[in-house]
Amino acid sequence: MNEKYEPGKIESKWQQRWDADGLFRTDDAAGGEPYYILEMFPYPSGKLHMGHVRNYSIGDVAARYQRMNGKNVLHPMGWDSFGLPAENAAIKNGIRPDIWTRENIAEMRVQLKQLGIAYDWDREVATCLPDYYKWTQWIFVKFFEKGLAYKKKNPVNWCPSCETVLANEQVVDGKCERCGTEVGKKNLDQWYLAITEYAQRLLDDLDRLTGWPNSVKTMQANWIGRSAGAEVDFDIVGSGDKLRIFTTRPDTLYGVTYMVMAPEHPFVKPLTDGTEYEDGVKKFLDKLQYMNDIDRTSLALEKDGFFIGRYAINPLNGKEIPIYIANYVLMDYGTGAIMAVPAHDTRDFDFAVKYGLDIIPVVDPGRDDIDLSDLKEAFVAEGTMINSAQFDGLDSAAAKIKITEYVEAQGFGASSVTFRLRDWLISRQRYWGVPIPMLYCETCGWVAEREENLPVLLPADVQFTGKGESPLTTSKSFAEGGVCPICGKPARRETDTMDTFLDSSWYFLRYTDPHNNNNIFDFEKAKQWMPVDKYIGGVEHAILHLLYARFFTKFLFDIGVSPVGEPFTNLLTQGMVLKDGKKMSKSIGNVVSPEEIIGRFGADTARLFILFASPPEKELEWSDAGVEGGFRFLGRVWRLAQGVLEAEAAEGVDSPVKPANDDGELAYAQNAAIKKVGSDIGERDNLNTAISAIMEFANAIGKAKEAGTASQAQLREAVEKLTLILSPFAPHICEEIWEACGHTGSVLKESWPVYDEAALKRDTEEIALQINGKVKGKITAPTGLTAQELAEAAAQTDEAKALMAGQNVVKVIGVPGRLVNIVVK
RNA sequence: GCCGGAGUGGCGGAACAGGCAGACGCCCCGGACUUAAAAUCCGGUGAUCGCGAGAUCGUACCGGUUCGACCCCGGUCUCCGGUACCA
Repeated sequence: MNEKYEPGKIESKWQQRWDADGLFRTDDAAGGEPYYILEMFPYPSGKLHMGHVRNYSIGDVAARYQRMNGKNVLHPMGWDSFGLPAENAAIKNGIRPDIWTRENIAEMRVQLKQLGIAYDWDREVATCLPDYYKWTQWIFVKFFEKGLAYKKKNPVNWCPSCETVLANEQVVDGKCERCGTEVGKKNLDQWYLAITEYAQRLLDDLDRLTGWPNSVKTMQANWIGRSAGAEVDFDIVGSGDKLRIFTTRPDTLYGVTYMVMAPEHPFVKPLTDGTEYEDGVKKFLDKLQYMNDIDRTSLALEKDGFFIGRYAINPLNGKEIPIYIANYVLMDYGTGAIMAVPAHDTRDFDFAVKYGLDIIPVVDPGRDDIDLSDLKEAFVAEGTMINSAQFDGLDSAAAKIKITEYVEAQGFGASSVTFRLRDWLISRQRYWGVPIPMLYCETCGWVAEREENLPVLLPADVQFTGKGESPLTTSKSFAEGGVCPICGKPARRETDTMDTFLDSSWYFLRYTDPHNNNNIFDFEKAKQWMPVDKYIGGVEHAILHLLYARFFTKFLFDIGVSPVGEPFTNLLTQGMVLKDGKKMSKSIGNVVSPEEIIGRFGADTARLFILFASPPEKELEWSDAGVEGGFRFLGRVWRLAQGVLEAEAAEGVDSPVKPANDDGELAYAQNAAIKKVGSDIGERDNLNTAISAIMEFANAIGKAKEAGTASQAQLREAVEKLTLILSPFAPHICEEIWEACGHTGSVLKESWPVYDEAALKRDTEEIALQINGKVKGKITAPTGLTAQELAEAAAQTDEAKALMAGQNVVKVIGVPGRLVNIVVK
């Protein structure tokens, strides 16, 4: 063992040895219970950032721990390598997206190896490679065959100056990020996946995910947003059409005083064309096009509406009511039209007040503080029905059912369930993505490419002008080179590519059989590993990525391809890495580069600090001083091991098993540490407290060595146990110490140490003495007393007697192992 | 706006099921070693008052439940994530 701890030397040595020995390779046929641990694969942006280091360090601790516990661990890595930044680099610097991406991957792979993460690199996948995206296309074709992929018109952000489609991210305050021009909308024909067909199952199966944080499940449930209610038809006066609305409050049908259609509703134009309202409608639409849905649905939004000169008939009471268009009604939700009940809906109330519309209460709150003839705000809770003809006097909850039944019986409508979740728009007018494997034939319409012709390769002969709809249109050979699979005539290829979220919605399945050229993956292999036992990634993915991955898995299950219906058994959502309270970002200039930290302190220190500074699911505040603390600790471990081994070399291990003055503290510390570190990693995901337990153990070894309260044999054992439980966190230094201890194999092949419960037993313990819940003193009591015995024993002590003197004692409460509370009056 | 989360010493955090608030580490202060410095080792370190023993206060803020609340309940504030074309 070297005198000095020099991470630079030992880390590369062990990384090379691990690589040469194939230590991290997973053998499907190996023994042991399969354990699949996965971190969300990165977008290859160029270099690793601290968020990556955190993510993969968390996963590596769990992977190494499970392996030491005898599991057959699958721990793969790959690249989510399609996306916008590669294309921007192409437009800006003229670099080909594939080359830019490949170089980034190469660099980041080296960095991951420098971190010492135990990945099976033989299973590496990259979503931008044809042997991967072939199967992404295959899945799309399956969706199309099942009728779950369809085309529909939808507006995109369009910059009139750059003449290109913009992502929401590229629109800043309604202006183009590049040129500052006001962004408009352009209606394009786009592909959708019918995720709403799976809405109910995606919602119901959340209950099965007991290993997921409740916060994520709640967010998903709210995102899916199931609402039960009714659809009701209102006749439009002077038109043959009926206006169909969706409401969650059919009980308030008698309180409807106006109707609102989304301005984009298809009825609006025919109802107003050629009337005096036509101009106003147009102006209203123009005003709206710069507003996004977030602002439009904001409760704080100034309600804005326009009367379109038409009336509808309330089917229940025959009343004629005005029809408006307004900014707060969306075409995407429900039927794109609502009945407005200002007395019982907050948004309708605001609107009615602004435009002087009637407010008719139909639910009586039965409260003195609410004056129904002069409402100050909408009353949205339950109550008793009034002004509702034969339904008066009913409870509003009961009326909801009764009125829906009545509406159904009369043929005005039906009960209905609506989801907030919308179908998934997957078309992107981009180059660097998976080509959508569809062809348009003049005779046959939209048809899917034949399976044997997949993958539909991304063409190389495109121009990156940054203009126009999709760059693929600039490749004539691609756009016009298709043949209709049905009739054989020339067909036009779809030139849009897929949302990159599709790529990442099934990669966890491909890892189980990554080199399969004949199938998406082998069913039996997937069955062996799936579902993923622990999935770790940023909490920012709590909704979209995780919902899409669940959706794909369910679809693949339904078509008999996936062995499971849910992909991830346990989910760990990690917090962000901050510097000075803010997210690390180039624009703020507060980025700390992992490269630099590894160069100065080594990977072990980087890993140790990032895991110690905060529990995984919380935000982490970066601290340079804290990193040095981590480095110091590893140096201390190094010297401790060195000191013990040197003393042993000098004196031999012939010292008694236990010296006469052994106080049992070292054995206690050793067993306590093994127990705590195991449960912190295996059960609680609290890696920060696992590390503090290791530090306490190291401190105890140092103390025992200094005080001479442990034998040479005890110290040697303690150092070895310390090395084993530290190894998932700081593997390189532990391999080096393990080798110095005379072992020839890797620590990773050792078994996780077991602890001895007997060594954790003590005869007496310190108990806090409280008066009315305030700590007033301490007593020593034998361990193992019941609450009753403890209270009685405590009351006999001098300390307690002194505290109780002159007091009126009401009762004495004992809490075993903790405290005794004397309640006085 | 809506949905979800967080708020504890100078700092990161701990307290696992309602039971001793501040483990572990950082910073800082003092000491040892050194010609000196670095490194290392030892000790101290929530606030206020007190020479001291000790006392009082203290987990964002206001209120409640309880023998006992960082933890449970009601309300408020601030910050963070998501908000469907960043991934």
